[in-house]
Amino acid sequence: MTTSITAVDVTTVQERVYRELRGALQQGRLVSGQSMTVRALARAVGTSEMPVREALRRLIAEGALIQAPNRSFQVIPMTPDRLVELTRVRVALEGMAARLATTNVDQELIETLTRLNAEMREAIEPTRADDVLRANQEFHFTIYRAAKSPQLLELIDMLWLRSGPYLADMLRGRMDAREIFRRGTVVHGRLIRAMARQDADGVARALTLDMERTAEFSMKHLTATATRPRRAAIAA
Amino acid sequence: MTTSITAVDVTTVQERVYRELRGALQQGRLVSGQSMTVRALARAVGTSEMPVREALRRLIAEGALIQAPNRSFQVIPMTPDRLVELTRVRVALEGMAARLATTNVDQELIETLTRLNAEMREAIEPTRADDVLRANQEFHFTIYRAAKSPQLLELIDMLWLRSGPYLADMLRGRMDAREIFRRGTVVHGRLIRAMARQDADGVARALTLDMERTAEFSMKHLTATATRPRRAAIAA
DNA sequence: TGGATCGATCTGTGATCACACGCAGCGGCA
DNA sequence: TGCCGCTGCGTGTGATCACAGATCGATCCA
Repeated sequence: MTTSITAVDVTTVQERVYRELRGALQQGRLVSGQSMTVRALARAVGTSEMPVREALRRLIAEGALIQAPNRSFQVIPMTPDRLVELTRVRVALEGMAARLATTNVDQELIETLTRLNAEMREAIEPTRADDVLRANQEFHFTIYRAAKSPQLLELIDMLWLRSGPYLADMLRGRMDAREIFRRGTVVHGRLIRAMARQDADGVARALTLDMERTAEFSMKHLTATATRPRRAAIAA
Repeated sequence: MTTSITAVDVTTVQERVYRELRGALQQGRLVSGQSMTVRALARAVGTSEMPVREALRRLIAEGALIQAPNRSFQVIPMTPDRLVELTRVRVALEGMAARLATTNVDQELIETLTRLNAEMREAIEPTRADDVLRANQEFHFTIYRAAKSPQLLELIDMLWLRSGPYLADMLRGRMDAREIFRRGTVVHGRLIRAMARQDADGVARALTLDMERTAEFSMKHLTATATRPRRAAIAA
């Protein structure tokens, strides 16, 4: 489903905890700024503290979590500055990946993208937030995988993990976020057509537009809810 | 000295081990492909296994190490494909950082860069490899820090950690690598002048040239020593 | 004498225990 | 009655122990 950063052949407990937390972050079940403790997570997943610690350490290294000084672990809070930076880097890297992908276009890729975009469109109106986000992510990563550059894919994956929690939380909170995703599917269509004719510039242009629109909307939402403290339940 | 990715206020043992391993990687004391065990490292640094495991987990998450299936940890071996990918991404990100830095130029920055470039030049002829690499890295990161973008800096830092071990090892192994660094100092001079007149294009151009020359040389070295097995002593 | 098999050892992984420390809540003192 | 200090408690961190499995070497048999 999602791309794995450092795959381990045998499925270990630490790996399972890591994926669980990662999924929770991507689906917005762990919101920006939320804190958690090692012991609570260990109890929640039914293991000892050790695998949890290693999983948290990985997520910290990937920039998805931070460790407050002598305090518990928490999801990195999103700030306007951070959003600007993330968007800037993402535009560069994802644009590069999309350009590379145009050299590896085949019929199956176009069909997959078309199908995923349709799935996303159909999930918007009923506001099935999880499905929208999943289809959107799968759409983008289908392109990035087609770039056939593991290093690049890994970095992009890391950046999505950093902005994912906030994005997911935002989609849940605001009904008008649907408008952004609806317009996203239109841009996606333009992207697919550019991809079909292997138009690197066109693909990059559509992708950039997609990202910057989302970022612009996120920024408005972010400044509107800037100081609102969040305290969600620890669900894992 | 070097930029830290995820700083923790209180210096913990795990943090110390992490920095030690990181330094060993950057200085080439741990060469590409070398394997290590948790217990051996723990003995070497005089601690228990636990801090070592967490430090290794971090480095794996950062893409500096990998874990062979059911085997020990090892430094990711450099391959031609990997080198091409890393260079491509680095050109994009470091170029972006350098462009951003041109908007934050001041007299101190120019002086620092000039000094570091001189230090590097003076360390080449006596082949003080460590000093050359340190000055070179400090030169580059002085620029990247001036971009004032933590996210960008963090990613660049990660990429240097991935290519550092191989670079350091190469400089040690080949005397003619000095020629590359000597030419590098010339390009650095051009870069400094472009930086002084806030010429973003000029800075990016010089930087790209610097990186691609090094990559080209590395590629020759890599294909020449492709299948040579390395087995260095575990020094930590 | 050569090859196959068995076992000892080493390795990563997970669990449990011990400890220092920060924080909050309660009680004592002025 | 209000303020200050102390003491549990929870928390992250590190050490130690237990276990499964893979690897490599030695020994034994044909």
